Amino acid sequence: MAAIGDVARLAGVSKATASRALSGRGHVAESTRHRVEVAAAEIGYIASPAAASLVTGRTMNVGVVIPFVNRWFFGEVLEGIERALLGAGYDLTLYNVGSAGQDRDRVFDFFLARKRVDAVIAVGVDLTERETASLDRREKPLVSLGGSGAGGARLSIDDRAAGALATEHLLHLGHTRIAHLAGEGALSNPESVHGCRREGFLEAMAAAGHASEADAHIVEAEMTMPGGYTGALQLLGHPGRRPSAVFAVSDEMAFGAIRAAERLGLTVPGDLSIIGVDGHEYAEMFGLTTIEQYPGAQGRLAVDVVLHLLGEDLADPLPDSGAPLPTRLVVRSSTTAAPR
Amino acid sequence: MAAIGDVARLAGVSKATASRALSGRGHVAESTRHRVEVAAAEIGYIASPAAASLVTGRTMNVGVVIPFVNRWFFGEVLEGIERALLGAGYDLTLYNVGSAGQDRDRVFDFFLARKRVDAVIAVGVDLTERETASLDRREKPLVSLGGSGAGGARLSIDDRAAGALATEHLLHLGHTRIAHLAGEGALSNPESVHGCRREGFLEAMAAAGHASEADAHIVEAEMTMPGGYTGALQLLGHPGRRPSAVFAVSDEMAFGAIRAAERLGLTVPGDLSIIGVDGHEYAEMFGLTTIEQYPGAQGRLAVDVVLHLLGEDLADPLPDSGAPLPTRLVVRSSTTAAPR
DNA sequence: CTGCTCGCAGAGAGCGCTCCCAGGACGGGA
DNA sequence: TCCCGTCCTGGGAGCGCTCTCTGCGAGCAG
Repeated sequence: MAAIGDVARLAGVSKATASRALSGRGHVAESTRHRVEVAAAEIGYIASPAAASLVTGRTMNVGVVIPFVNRWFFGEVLEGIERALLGAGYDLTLYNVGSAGQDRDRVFDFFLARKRVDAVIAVGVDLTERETASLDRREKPLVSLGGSGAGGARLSIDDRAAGALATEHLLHLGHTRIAHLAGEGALSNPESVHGCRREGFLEAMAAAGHASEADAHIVEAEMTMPGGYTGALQLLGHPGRRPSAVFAVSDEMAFGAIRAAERLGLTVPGDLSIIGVDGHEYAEMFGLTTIEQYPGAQGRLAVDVVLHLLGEDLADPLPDSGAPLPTRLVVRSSTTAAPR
Repeated sequence: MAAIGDVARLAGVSKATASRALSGRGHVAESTRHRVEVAAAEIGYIASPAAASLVTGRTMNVGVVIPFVNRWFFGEVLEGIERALLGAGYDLTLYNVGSAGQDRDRVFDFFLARKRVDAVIAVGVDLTERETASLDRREKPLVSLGGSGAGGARLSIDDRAAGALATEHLLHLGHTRIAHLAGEGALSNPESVHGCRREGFLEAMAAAGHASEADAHIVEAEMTMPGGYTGALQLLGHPGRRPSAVFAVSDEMAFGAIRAAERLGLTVPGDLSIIGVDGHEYAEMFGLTTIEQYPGAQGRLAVDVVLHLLGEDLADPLPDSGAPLPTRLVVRSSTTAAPR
């Protein structure tokens, strides 16, 4: 209802001055600014972002493309992103896009290509060339966190190293028959997050001289607790060749594996050592040894990068990009020395 | 870059006609529409939502206020909302707002009050009067799903009935010493979701003549798996007066309780029956008896209501509002007859 | 033939803001 | 005294779209 013209009239200044006073851009005398602010408060003035966008070309809005909301890692990242964007005065527009499909095309072609967002953060999405090109053409900064695909700034942990580190932890404990609960598509898509972790597993096993063991002990399953549960049942179902340790590609799968082991009457870690990746909120309760990553911090970092690309001045400078994000091995009670 | 004027020129029509052809509003001859569409595709025309918003006053954007993304119920609701909004051509702006605090005020006063969203969906938020009034003043439709607070359309299951139903299930099985794992603030805020479920528990216990049992067996904890775990340890820690059944206010807490029971050497359901509420994705894996609700469908319904309030024509008419949303008791292997 | 309706297209205003440019006031150095 | 720089403010164009109003030609009843 109330427009900036009304504020200006009430304050006895021009629209231009009112705009300057309210937005903080340009020189305005302190007394004038105060008068304008009082006038604005008095009539309950609310700026129209649409009008501002129209002339500035900026929407103060960042699009976030994410395949799941309800998986711990993604939820944490999303929360981190949200908080950081809110703090910087940006809105977050959510696009929950799974694997390829018409929904996905619709998001990229219709929603993101439109001028609703200033930039895009893609979390755990394997972007196609067509998708990055589309954003590139619109000159929209792109930051991707995890997931593969060229173009834009890339942020991720070293998934290969994480897979190797987890495996080495088990090897150091004397395990040789180590199984891997992989994510779906780990084999067919080696560039993906779970593909890389699988490679790390294989490398570490090969380096220790257990390459042949490794190949036989990989099962792919959905990266959820039930996925880990059924995958583990498969892995542990043959009493003769049962592994003594399992490296699960995510903590949620590891939880399922713990439960599956117990269901089979195996004790953890007595009969079976289990390690995961993520640093899940529930890991402590399960006593799970894991490679922690910090999804909330990763989300906040992605926002820092995006703001930087948008030319916002940041309080703290960006850490050197290119370097993989930090991880940390946290040993709990789910892993122990191999039985002899 | 390319504006609608360029499209119009290329197609040999006026801006007005090009706008009509592209937006589908108003009469345009089929041949003309086609010519405009070809022209638009040729120069890669992309409409500016900001300009459209400026004149129509509609942003095609709905704000969603939600306290958690990483709790199953909320994640599911969010996914349901997202999908439905996307299908209707709306964007979803996410505000992840926890309990009261300056962040929360900022969202309501700055973000939501601004003209960025056409409507607001609040999920599981206990809105203050000030907050609803603020939206009301801006004439923004408000739909709230779960959570308390006056104003706007309200959608929710009958939480009191759900609590009673879960308790009655245990009573029918012959349990009398039934404990309740409640959510934080269930006692102090009886209007809240977990407050209502607690009341339902007490009512059912009182009706069965076990009121005194009930009072002594309520523990409040965070509505997460670790919360349920520690809460259950507390409940089960006194061997003398150990309950034979537990009603957990959410499935996630029930999972934690199952784990706690096993940790204490109790079998479920042999020594302890456990029931939850939610219909969590993992309930089947845990064999958990639960009162299912359908958060994804709830989210979609909230969107239907919002679109209706925004005057969009809906394919299916709204079900009669005011009626509580559906729930269903699903019996699995975590509950059985009380030991005698 | 007249007068009306109806389908379609064009002209142009105007949504609310920002920003460029111009100009006034004031002060200090030449 | 004059000129120039600095600080502040106002005028006004214009961002890209939608929508109302108007006009025109075709079809049709009287």
